[in-house]
Amino acid sequence: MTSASANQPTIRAIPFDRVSAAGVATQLLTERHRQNLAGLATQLTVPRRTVFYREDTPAEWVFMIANGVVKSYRDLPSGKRHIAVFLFPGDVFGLAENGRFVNTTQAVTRVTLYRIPIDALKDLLRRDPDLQFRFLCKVTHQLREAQRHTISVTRHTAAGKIAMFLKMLERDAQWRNDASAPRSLAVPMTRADIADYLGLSPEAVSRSTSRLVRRGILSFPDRHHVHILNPAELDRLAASM
Amino acid sequence: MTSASANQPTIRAIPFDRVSAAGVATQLLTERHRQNLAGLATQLTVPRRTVFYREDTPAEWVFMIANGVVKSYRDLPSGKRHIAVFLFPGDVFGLAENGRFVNTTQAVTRVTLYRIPIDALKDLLRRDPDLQFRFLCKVTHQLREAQRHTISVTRHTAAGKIAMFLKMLERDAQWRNDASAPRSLAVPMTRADIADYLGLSPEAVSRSTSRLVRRGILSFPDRHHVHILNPAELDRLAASM
DNA sequence: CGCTAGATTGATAAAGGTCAATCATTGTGG
DNA sequence: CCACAATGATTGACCTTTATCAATCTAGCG
Repeated sequence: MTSASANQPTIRAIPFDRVSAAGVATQLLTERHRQNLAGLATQLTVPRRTVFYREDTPAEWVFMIANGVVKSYRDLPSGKRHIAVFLFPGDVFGLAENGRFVNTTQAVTRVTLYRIPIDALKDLLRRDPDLQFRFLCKVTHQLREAQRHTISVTRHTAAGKIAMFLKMLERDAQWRNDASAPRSLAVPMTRADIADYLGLSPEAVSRSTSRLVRRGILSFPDRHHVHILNPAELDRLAASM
Repeated sequence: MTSASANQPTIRAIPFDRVSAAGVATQLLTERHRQNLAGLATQLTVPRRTVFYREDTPAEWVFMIANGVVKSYRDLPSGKRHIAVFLFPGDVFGLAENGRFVNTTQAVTRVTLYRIPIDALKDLLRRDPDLQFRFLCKVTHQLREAQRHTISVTRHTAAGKIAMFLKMLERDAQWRNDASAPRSLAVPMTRADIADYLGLSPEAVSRSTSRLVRRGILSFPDRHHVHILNPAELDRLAASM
């Protein structure tokens, strides 16, 4: 807590070109970058369910997550909710279009984050091309993740979607060097959130997870933690179809 | 053709913060930017089906489309093909991860594009923060499009997916100031491509388009052109569910 | 003018959405 | 500290929709 670096903004992503350990995201910022960002940022800690902003409102800030999980979603005309992405520590959100936020964002857990005025960030990026390049890497990385997400929801079996969802959680846990991963994962979001993320009904999520438990592939110590008992079979499900 | 600007790289996107006409993408580059990029670029024209690069190969270039349509896809373990995105004039592709291309890209039509060595582009971006910022806007914009794509494939009815696909084509045609849009659209890709993009079987694409034709919402002068006879009903389909 | 890739249409079976009821868990107030 | 309320999760029955397999048709191209 007294260490400066523990309390400064962080970005994690797989770099554009540097060859790091296969598929492992790394901290993209130097100490200097983090200090510059910290100078602009306000650190906030908020309880779960806090809404950071709503879609189509004027965009004034960019956020960087230090701790906790955020969901970014849109409510569709049909009344359904589509979760575009779950955001984790090291992720950036609030990048706008035409000066307005595109999605609504809400805390899934208690969240600690850095809030930076968008104009100040823009100025800093223009003055520091190297820092800006790292942001470019980050957004590119989020684009890849979005494409992977699309592949998940294109799967035609609910089990395949859930397998890909769990692999996403696993990837994230490993990036955070979570010691218990990949055997044990935290699942902070509700079943309904997972359904909205995967384009399933909550019932289908329930049924599929139950079936995976019955088949001995997963177990749930409680609703927000999962043990992966048979990783090979889970991989097979994620890959097949 | 003799005009310099007609033969220089272009990027189209909805800017980060500038307030342009609602939802209209604009040319992001100044004349100077375009000249700088043109200095680094090789202009190529290739026939349809040309593969620009394959997934997981070392990334050496970035491409900017001047004319034509490109598909970016991955072949999944199941043997199915997932098209991540269709790319149009003004789009950039080839942004890598860990020094390797993520998807395979192939020309859907005859394509004219600019090919830029990735190192040269990186140097230019570091020297020109303003240009880099425009690339950041572009990638952010592509991230939005990817999220919209995910919403399309989350739709549970084939008709809804196809309606959203057509609205994507419409958006693109309008950005290119295509005079015939939105009443008449070019559909350069095959039915199988559309199926791979939307997560449907080719048969389902056929059946749904046939039904939309029978209902008087669409008509197909030929397989690669569509008339939108009832835009209101198409919007309703795209929105519902 | 024939060949071949692409597109369409038909029949069948599997999977998830929906509606409805029950169960569990978390949180609150007495 | 306990009881109850409210939200979230699960399970069941039924129905709609699309994937799949197979056959036929069309159009572009040599």
